[in-house]
This record gives sequence, C-alpha cells and structure tokens, in this order.
Amino acid sequence: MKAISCKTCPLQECELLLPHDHERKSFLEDFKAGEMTVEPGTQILLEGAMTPNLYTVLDGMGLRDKTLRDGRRQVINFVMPGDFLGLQAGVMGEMTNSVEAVTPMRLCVFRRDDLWTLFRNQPELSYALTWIAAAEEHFLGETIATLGQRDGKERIAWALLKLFQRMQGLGLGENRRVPLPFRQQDLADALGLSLVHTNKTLARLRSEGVANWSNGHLTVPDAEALATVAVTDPEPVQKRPFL
Amino acid sequence: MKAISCKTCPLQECELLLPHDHERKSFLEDFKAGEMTVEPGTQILLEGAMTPNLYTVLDGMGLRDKTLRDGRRQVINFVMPGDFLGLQAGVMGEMTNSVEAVTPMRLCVFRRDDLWTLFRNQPELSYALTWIAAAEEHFLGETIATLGQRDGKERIAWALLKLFQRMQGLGLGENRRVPLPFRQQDLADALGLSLVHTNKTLARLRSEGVANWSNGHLTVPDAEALATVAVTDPEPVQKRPFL
DNA sequence: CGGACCCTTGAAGGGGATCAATCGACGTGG
DNA sequence: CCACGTCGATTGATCCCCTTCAAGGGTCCG
Repeated sequence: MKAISCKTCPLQECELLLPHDHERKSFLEDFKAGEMTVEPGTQILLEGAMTPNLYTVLDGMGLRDKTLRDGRRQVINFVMPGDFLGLQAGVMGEMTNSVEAVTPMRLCVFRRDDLWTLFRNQPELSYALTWIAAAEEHFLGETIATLGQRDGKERIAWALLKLFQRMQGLGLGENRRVPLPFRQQDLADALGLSLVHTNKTLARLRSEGVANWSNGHLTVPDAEALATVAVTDPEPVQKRPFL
Repeated sequence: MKAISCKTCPLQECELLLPHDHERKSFLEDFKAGEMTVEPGTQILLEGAMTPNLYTVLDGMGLRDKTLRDGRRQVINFVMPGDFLGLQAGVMGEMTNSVEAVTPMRLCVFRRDDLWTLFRNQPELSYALTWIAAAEEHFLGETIATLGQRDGKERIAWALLKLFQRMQGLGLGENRRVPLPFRQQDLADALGLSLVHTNKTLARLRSEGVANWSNGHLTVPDAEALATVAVTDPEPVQKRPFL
C-alpha cells in the first residue's frame, strides 16, 4: 500500500480534529518517518520497553493496557484513529503500558529523536503535543472517577457512551450505530469488572433498550438516556489537534 | 512574606527535581507573575471554571478532586510541592477538576496568557511541560490499574507507598516517617473505598507492622514489604523537571 | 469433526458498602 | 472552668453487588 502524504492525510477530514495549516503540514511531511501496517493481535508498543518510534493512528483500533506483576490486566483506554502513541516513552524514556492492535491498523511513524527539533522549531506543534497530553490526562481523570465512584451498570453505560461519542466524532459508523470491535473481556478489564458481570449488565442495558452492543457493533437509540444511566453530563466531544 | 526569586527557589534543592540552568531561571523570573498564600480548605482551582492563572506549588499540600453530578466525590491525586497546577485549563480552556488546599500552601503564580511566549521562546521549558503532562498521565494510568485491579488492602498499601516515596523524594520528613496531613476520608475517596473499610484496613496494616498512618504522620518500617503487599514493583521515583 | 475462542447463563460465596453508635480532641461561648 | 457542638477516628452488625465456579452454546477454522 502506498504511503499517505500529510497533505492529503485522511485525518484532516475528521470534524473532531483540527486541521493543520500549510507550513505545519510540510514540517510534518518531513517529520514523518514512514508508515506501518499491523495485523490484529500485534503489540505496537511494549510495557517497559524503549521505543525509538512514535505513532499516530491513521486507521483501525486497538487498546492500551498494563499488567500487574501477578498477571491481572487493566485496559487503560481504547485506541482510535487520530490518537498519538508513545508520548510517554518519547519524553520519559520508557513505555509504561502496552498498545495492542485489535483490528488491522495503519500507523504513521515518527522518530523519537526528531521530537527535539519539533520543540525547537515548531512552537505550535509543541503546544499541540502538550494539548494532547493534557487532554489524555483529562480523560484518565474521568476514568478514575468512574472506577472509583460508579457501580457496574453506571460504569458500563459511561464507557459505551464515551466510545459511541468518539466514534461518531470521527465520522465512523452510521446514524446511531458504530463499529466496536472489542471483546467483552476487554471492556471488563477496562472497568475493573468480571467478565460474567459485564456480560449480564450488557444484557440488561440491551433489554432496557438503552444500548445494544453485539456482533461488533454498538447501537445507541438515545444518547441522553444513556448519559442519564451513566450519571454523567452529556458534555460534547471537544475538537482537538493531532500530529 | 517576601516573594521568592526563582534564582533561589527552594525547589531547586529537592533531589527529586531537575534544577534549571541560568538562562531558564531568568526567563522564569519574568514568567512568574506573583505568589499566593492560601489557608487550609481554600479552593485553588475550581472544576468547570476558566482560570487566568497557572501555579507551581512551593510549599504545603492539597488534593485534586472531581465530583459527579449526584455529589459523589473522587480524589484524583494528592498535590505536593513541585506540582504544576492548571495545565488542563491552560491548554484546554476549562478546568476539569478542583484543587483544594489541605495545609497552608504557598504557590508560584503564572499567567495563562504568557504560556504562548514560553512555547515560542523556550523549547526546553516547553519540553519540560510536556514531560510533566506525560508523567502525570503515567501516574494516572497506574491509578487506574489500582482502582480496576487491586482489592482494598492492596489499594491502600499502594497509595501509602506512593505517598511515602514522593514525600521522601522531596526531602520532607525524617527517616522512615513522613507527614501526611490528609483525612481517612480523603484516602477513601481516592481509592473508591468506603471510609469504614478504609479505616479497618489501615488498622490491619498497622497491626501487621507494614505501615502506620496516624496523627498526620505515616511510618513505613520496610518499603519493600509494603510494596509486596501492594503487589507492585518498587520502581524508584524518577527525577522530573518543574517550572 | 474436534478445538479454540467468545458469548451466555445459573448458583454460591465473599469483599466491601451501609447503618449505627461510641470516643477523643478541639474550640467556643456562657 | 465546664457544657456543648463539631469533626475525625473507631468498631460492631447486617446486607448486597459483584466475584468466582461451573457448564453449555454458537461460530469459525484446520
């Protein structure tokens, strides 16, 4: 498959993402070191490893997770197009969690060593990077509040709502239905619930007509109703920069 | 009280923090807009509000929290000297959680509007800011793993260990004993546990001789042992930049 | 056709929430 | 100087949400 030029990058079209001006695009063109395509199940970043690369997701989905010493797994979040991967390793030296592909993925590859020239010459992009990190921090804070305060049903409703809104913002999926190619086990590991309980709760939400996730697709008839179950304000997804 | 010059900033002395070179110090001197002292209980940043200011904690402790619409409270993390506050509001426009002082605090005040000149003229400091955001992201990821995967006893052991290590790194407290001026309720809200259960678990750890937190001070006879209870690797605290 | 993988469903047990009451420390006003 | 209210730590009793154990079913593939 032919590599994509930043100037015609499909991500520019997402209404969720802020497009770049001409100058930044040509800088990014140089910054970009290549492209990578991976199959489902591939480890893109490895916990504890030193990566020479950073990535922007062009296409496909995955998940970021972390495993305790005794094997318990926590899914930190779900990875979607537009996401920037490896910033932690980029600045801190070592990856603190793994990223794994769940569908086939296409990634834009950057070299870690070039990060420094970006900071020296591109204040706007540096700012964008900080923005991205701060936004991630925000989201993780919400997740903490969910794991700490919400009960099982609320957690699942909250997660489905977030996933639904992000997919919609990216223009993926149709009207009230978006693809969601994860396993129930992944959602369970993301929310700190057992698989069994996750399954039963999903069934309940389904029968209540609030959210239907089956066969790799999520249908949400009424996002407001789902937000109510999740005990959350329906804060709209904010536009954000990307690289 | 007289304002402190960045050139003699006491934070420079912390072994945990990376000191600045001369040039950066004089930039920071200008960047610094003033100092602020607050009493315990004061809200420094308010959820949902637009702050014109950013802060670096010079002295004292506090906590960052978030409340759900129905009143449940989640403590996101504990605030200590060297911490940079308000980055989310700084780049994203609005604060997504509150910060409250628990002890008297002294803060270094920066103007949000000046953030741009920092990014334009100080690539090293811009990098440092991104570093800080990425480090925070890392820590929140660990917290998520804790809330999602660890049981009550493990959670409390993990939190006490983290707090202990950070305080030691800052050079606060003596040998195996550091000040910890929070309430049991705060820890409970940080870990998603009830106050009652938190209390009982603290008592258990105390009687087992693993960790003793009482009268505002935490004593840890053997950090390794505590780490074992917490099911965590005793990863040493990493040096980090600050502003 | 057997195996791998995932979803589903029933039953039983436990970790932690909730309810409730006591106690100590502290400050304040009479 | 003491009565009293407040706030935080403590402890006992009860209950339930969620975990764990167990087993069955659907689909895909070699």
